[in-house]
Amino acid sequence: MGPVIGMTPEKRAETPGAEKVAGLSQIYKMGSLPEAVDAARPKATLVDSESADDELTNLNWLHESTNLLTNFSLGSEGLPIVSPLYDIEGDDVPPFEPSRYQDPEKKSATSKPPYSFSLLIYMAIEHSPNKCLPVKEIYSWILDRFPYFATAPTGWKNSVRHNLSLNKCFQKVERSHGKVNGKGSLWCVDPEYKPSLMRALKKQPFSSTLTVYTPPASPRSYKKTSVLRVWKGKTLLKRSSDTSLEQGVLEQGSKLLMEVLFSTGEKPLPLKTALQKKRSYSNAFTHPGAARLPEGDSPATSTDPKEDHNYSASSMAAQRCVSRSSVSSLSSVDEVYELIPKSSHVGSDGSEGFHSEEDTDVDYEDDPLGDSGYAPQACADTSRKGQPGKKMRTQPCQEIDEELKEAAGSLLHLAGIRTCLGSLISTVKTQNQKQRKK
DNA sequence: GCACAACTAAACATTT
DNA sequence: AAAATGTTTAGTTGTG
Repeated sequence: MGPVIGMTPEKRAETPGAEKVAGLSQIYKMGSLPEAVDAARPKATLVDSESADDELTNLNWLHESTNLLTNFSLGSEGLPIVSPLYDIEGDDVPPFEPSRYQDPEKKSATSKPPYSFSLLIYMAIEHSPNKCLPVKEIYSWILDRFPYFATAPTGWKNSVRHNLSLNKCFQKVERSHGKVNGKGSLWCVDPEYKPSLMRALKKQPFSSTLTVYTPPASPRSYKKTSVLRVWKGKTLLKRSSDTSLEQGVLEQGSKLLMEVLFSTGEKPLPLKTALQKKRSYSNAFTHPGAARLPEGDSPATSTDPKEDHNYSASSMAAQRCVSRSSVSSLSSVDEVYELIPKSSHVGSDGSEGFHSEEDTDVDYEDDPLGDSGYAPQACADTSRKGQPGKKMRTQPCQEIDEELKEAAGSLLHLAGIRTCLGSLISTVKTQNQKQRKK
C-alpha cells in the first residue's frame, strides 16, 4: 500500500495568483507586432469555416477556434469578453489575469481538460512568476484552472508526480537548505523542451475539428479525431460532430494558451543560477534525427517516444545523475526568487549564461516563450559556454517575429470576432426585450 | 496485431 | 509517526 496521495480540495494551497502575465502590450513593445496588430485590428471578419482544412500549421488552430464562435450560442453571453484587443487599447489591465476568467468557465469543471499532464504541468510552471513551482503549487494551479480535478480521483496527483519524474521536459531544482519553504523540490521546464511543449500546447485542443472528451480517452483524441465524445464515467453518452457543448473547456484552453504564449513579454527571469541543462537530454535531443521535430509536427512530446518520457534506463540514470549532481551545486532557487523583483536581467550580465547552441540543434527561434534569449539564459550551463550566446545573438529573430505576428494576428482576429459577437448578442437581447415588452 | 503515447495504480524510498 | 514528495514498475487504453 502506497502512501496516501490524496489531498482534499479544501486543502488546496493558495494559487500563484500574484503573478502577472504579460499581455500583448508588452509584446507590442518588442517591435515585431505592430504590423500584425494593424493588419488584424480593422478586420474582424469571421473566418470562412469552410476553408479550414485539416492541415494545421502555426497558429491556425486559433482561427479554427474562432470558427467555433460562428456557432456561438446566446447561452454563452454571460461570459465576459476578455479580449486581447481590449488590453492593447487599455493597457493598464493585465489581459489574462487568472481570476478574471476562471470563474465564468467553471462550467468546464466537469470535463477533463484536453491537455496531457505534461502540458498541464508546463502551463502551471510557465504561469509561475519564477517558472519554478513545487509540486503542491502545480497541484493548486491545475485544480484552480481545471476544477475537474477537484472531484477527480486523487490519482491524478500521482500522475502529476509521475510526469514530473519521468518526463524529461521537467527539471527538479533543489530548494535552499537554509530556507525551508516546504517539502520537496521546485520543478522547472527544461528550456530545451519549451519549443516542443509550445507546439504541443498550440495544437493540443484545437488542432482538428473541435473534439471533446472526458475520462477514458486520451488527449490524442483531440488531435486525431473530429468527433465529439461525451463520456460519463466509462460510458460514451454522445458521439457526434456537435461541438458547442464544451465550449467552456475550449475557451478556457484558448485563454490558458494565450497566457502561456504571451508570457513571452515577461521580464526575463534570472534562472541561470537555478537551472542546469541535463547534458544527457541535450545530447539525445540534439543528436541528428533523434528528437528534432519535423516542422509543423507537434507532439508535446515529440513523435519520438523517448523524447517525452524517457524510458531508457541508461539515459534516465544519466539524467538523474546530472540533475542531482549539478543542480545541488547551484544557488538555490530561493535566492533566485529574491532576485526576481529586481529582474529586468535582460542581458544584464552580458552574454554570460547564454546557451551556446554550437552543439545543438534546438530551435529556440521557434519558441515564443524562449525567445529574447531568456530561456537559453535561464538554462545556462557553465559547461557549455563555448561562445556564449553567439548563435542566439547573431541569428535573426525572423522566425520569432513571424510566429509572434501570426499569434498576434490570430488573437486579434479572435478578439475582433468576440467583440462582434458581443455586440450581436446585445443587439439580439435588446430586440428580444423589445418584443417581450410588446 | 503491433508500436506508441498517455494515463493510472501501486509499491517503495526519502524528506520534512 | 504521518504526510508529502519522488522514483520506478507494470498494466490499461486509445490511436495510427
